[in-house]
Amino acid sequence: MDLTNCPLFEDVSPEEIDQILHCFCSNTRHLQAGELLNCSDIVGKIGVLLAGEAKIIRIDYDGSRTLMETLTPGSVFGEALAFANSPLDQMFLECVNSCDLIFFAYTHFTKRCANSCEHHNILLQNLFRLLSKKVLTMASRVEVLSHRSIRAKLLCFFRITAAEAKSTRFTLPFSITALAEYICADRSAMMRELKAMKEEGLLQMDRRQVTLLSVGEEA
Amino acid sequence: MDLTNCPLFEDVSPEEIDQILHCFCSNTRHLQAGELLNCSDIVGKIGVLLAGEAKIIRIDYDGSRTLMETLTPGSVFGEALAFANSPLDQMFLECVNSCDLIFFAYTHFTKRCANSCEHHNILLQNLFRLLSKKVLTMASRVEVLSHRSIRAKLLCFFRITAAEAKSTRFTLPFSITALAEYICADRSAMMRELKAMKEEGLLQMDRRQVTLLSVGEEA
DNA sequence: AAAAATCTGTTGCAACTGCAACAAAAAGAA
DNA sequence: TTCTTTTTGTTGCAGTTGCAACAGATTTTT
Repeated sequence: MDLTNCPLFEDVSPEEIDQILHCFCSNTRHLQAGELLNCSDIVGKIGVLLAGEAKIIRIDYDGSRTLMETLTPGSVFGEALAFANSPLDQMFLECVNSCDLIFFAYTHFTKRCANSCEHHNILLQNLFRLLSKKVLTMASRVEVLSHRSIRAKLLCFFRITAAEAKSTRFTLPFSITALAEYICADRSAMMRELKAMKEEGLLQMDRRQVTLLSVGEEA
Repeated sequence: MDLTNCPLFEDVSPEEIDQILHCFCSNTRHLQAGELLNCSDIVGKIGVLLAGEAKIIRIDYDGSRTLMETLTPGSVFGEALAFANSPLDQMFLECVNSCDLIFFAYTHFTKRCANSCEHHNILLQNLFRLLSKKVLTMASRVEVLSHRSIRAKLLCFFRITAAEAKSTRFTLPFSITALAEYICADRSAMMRELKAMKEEGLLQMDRRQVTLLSVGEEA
């Protein structure tokens, strides 16, 4: 129940947050571990994960799952910040464990309120910052996915991660199984490719610890 | 040379635009048809295409090209609105024909100026709207690319396009060759798949005119 | 501590995809 | 109109990938 360390409310005092919760028609929900929330049910809203851990995933016609993002307490989500407009019914919020959520109507952020409170400007700026970050995150994802082979996707992802870590040695931000979902490839095929890459001396890997060895060769 | 119909300057009068051009340190450039502009040369800037036609593409190590977006007069581009932070040197603006461009420092938009002019707020809101749109565009792209097979990618793209057109009959927004670049697949392999899909009665296609026939089956 | 559920690692095989190399059609330029 | 360039359409072939089906290692739950 702590919104003070949510990036959406950065630079907003706890008193103002209380004020906002009244001003904006917000509502909270509690979901059980494993429960799914269809994103078409939260159109026009911005959600914040207050407690627990959740994922945004896509499950399409043939049942294949794609991990869109992982949410931790304070994470902000919603269609403008996350998913396409078209097949919202394929998007789900999946609770890893027991979760508390709060929702706000999107329009409260973009439109000035009648009393033109000062914190509206701050909120707008915060939302702006979140959006910029989101664009960069998605651009990275597109970059990874735009490669044609599993190997090229992996190398691209590893290079980006290494650049963020400012080191050729880094820890994967999620499990190997989730990595396969992230690069949208078959897990076993990815394992096979990872093995080959290790044997060719491109990288070392001990569980989630990765060390890139020869960076910058062919893709 | 007309910024009035650029979405970045929506709701800003021509007089104010003139003022802004002075206030913001802007500079213009002219590029020839076919000329490439490396995006690492325009870090921290927001560009607007004033005249001509251009593309944002990525060319990576092995020389394969990926179409990131197409720019028409009034289009706004720049790293926050377009491409990832990491390998900027792989990103290029490619002029289809002779182009005029104008660049602004990014910070002018996000930071309030000393005289806190009113139009700064409007610009911020405009940039916000552009960002939201960009997130949605990229989410669509991720959605398309997250499918594993060429067929699934095509169907996903066609469904999204059909949804936008509110009809199962629509015209491709770019050439078939560009479509292959968009879905990050080999062109000939894509042609082969399109042919198979036509034969299976999934769709009709006359050049860029597409008609989806059986929507909602398996992917 | 034992049992259940995940995650990691492997393999054979069929199917799909990328590559290379053409030919024909269409669009632009001279 | 003719020439040139770009786009579209095809095919064989080799290599990669997805699928299915396991087995062992970890982690979580009971």
